[in-house]
Amino acid sequence: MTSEELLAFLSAVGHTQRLRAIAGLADGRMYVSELARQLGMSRPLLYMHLERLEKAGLVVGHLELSDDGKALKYFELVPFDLHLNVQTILDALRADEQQAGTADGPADEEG
Amino acid sequence: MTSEELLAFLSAVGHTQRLRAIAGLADGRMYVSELARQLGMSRPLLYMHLERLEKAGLVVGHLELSDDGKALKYFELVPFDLHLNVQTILDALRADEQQAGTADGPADEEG
DNA sequence: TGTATGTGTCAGTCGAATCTTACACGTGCC
DNA sequence: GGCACGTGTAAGATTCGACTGACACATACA
Repeated sequence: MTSEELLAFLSAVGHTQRLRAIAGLADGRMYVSELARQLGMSRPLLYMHLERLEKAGLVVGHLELSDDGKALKYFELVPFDLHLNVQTILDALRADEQQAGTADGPADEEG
Repeated sequence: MTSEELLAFLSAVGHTQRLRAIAGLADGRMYVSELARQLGMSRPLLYMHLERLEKAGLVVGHLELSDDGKALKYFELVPFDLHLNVQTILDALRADEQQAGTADGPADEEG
């Protein structure tokens, strides 16, 4: 895990609304408008947060057609368990140097 | 751990400069100007980042007098190991409700 | 007295992230 | 057609964080 990936992850989780969005999806998948109502925030705002969470790999979303023909964008949690300590940070920074050295190399990293 | 504490922790770690500051302190304690030179950033900037890390409980700093009489602000890492998963987030949000209910209650929380 | 080292703090700039509001477009139903 | 419900997106205001540069103050030393 590079520091870039680590930072994406941390800054994705490190926000009140996104914390609540994750909690809202803990019970199971939900579509955007539904979740927006439950959390009491505007749909475009939640949309933005969910996009950010998806980029960081915390959730996945996919379009789905309901029985009555509506397009629903369902999001669900991706299981994650990051152990955040000094070693994790040192490893991430070390991974950056590795990547800088093997810019064309294949993807073969532990984790 | 309340969500406020969790967010303080995550947003503290979730920044490039602070990641580097933590890594810089991994070898041992260091005073601000010294670390600023090593990281190649301005002292007021590093100062700000260290204050933020201290507020989140990741580092501690204390003033110390060197042999030649200078006041040096030494910072050192506080060991930490946060397991970041969905349950951690749910627990934090649940802790908020607990706190809201017992605003005058004593401090007695697991963790 | 002047220089070099440190701390602590503040005003102000700047850019990114957040958030609101509004729009276009699609379906099913009365 | 008009209404209710969804998605996707974009313009604009605003808030927030990061960062620079400068200041006051202390010590030691030549």
